[in-house]
Amino acid sequence: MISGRDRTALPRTFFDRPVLDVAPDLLGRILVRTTPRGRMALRLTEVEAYDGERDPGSHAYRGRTARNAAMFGPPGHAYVYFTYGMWHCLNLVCGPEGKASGVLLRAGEVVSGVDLARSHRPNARRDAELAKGPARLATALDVDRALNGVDVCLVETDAELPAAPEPDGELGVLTGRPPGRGRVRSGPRTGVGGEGAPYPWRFWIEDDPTVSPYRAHQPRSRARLRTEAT
DNA sequence: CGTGGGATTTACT
DNA sequence: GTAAATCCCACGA
Repeated sequence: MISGRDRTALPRTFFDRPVLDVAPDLLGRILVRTTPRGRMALRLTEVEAYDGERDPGSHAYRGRTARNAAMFGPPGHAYVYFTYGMWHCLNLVCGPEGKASGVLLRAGEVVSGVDLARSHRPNARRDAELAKGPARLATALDVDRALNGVDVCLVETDAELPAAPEPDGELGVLTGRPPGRGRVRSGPRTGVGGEGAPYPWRFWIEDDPTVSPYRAHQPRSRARLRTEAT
């Protein structure tokens, strides 16, 4: 459940920092998704940092395109991309405008609106699987490209209020309760190969049941399969 | 429990 | 043409 002290909205300055600072700092914080059918809240448990045009694993590595334009925009906005022909993934844009860095939201615990999230993910066996993986997370929260570029910082911080209002927009991020440093782990990013593979820019909360299983990059072309068979 | 293949569009070579 | 920041189901142990 979300208590009053979790509800202060994060200020835009939270995202206007290097992505490698923001990414682990997002763990334990609350993503709020509001749709015409209701509101859901997700405690973030796993994220990955993508560091702009210097990061070979980043969509921005080869410069600006129609798809990645939101990454080049101001921090505190969403970047939603479509992949594998059927899935959406949600990122939060970080750093100074133009640096094109972002945090992929990979997993979380649905702490409010479980029934609504389940209606988007009817095949999920357990609640812990509702948002266990980036495409599952987006599906559970009914996120698609309609949210690409939307502001996630629509509510001003007011530390005097014990329970600040939840975000007015379709997406928002609240303070939540970040885990202690000892509970945060890092390692290589899931499914990222090539030059971007070595960077340990995946961050997760240790022992949390909603964290997705790590999978190394797996080439799947027939040419590569033949190569590996010989 | 683990492994393997199919789905299905977009971006880029 | 082919790989992609993925998921799901079938099948075997």
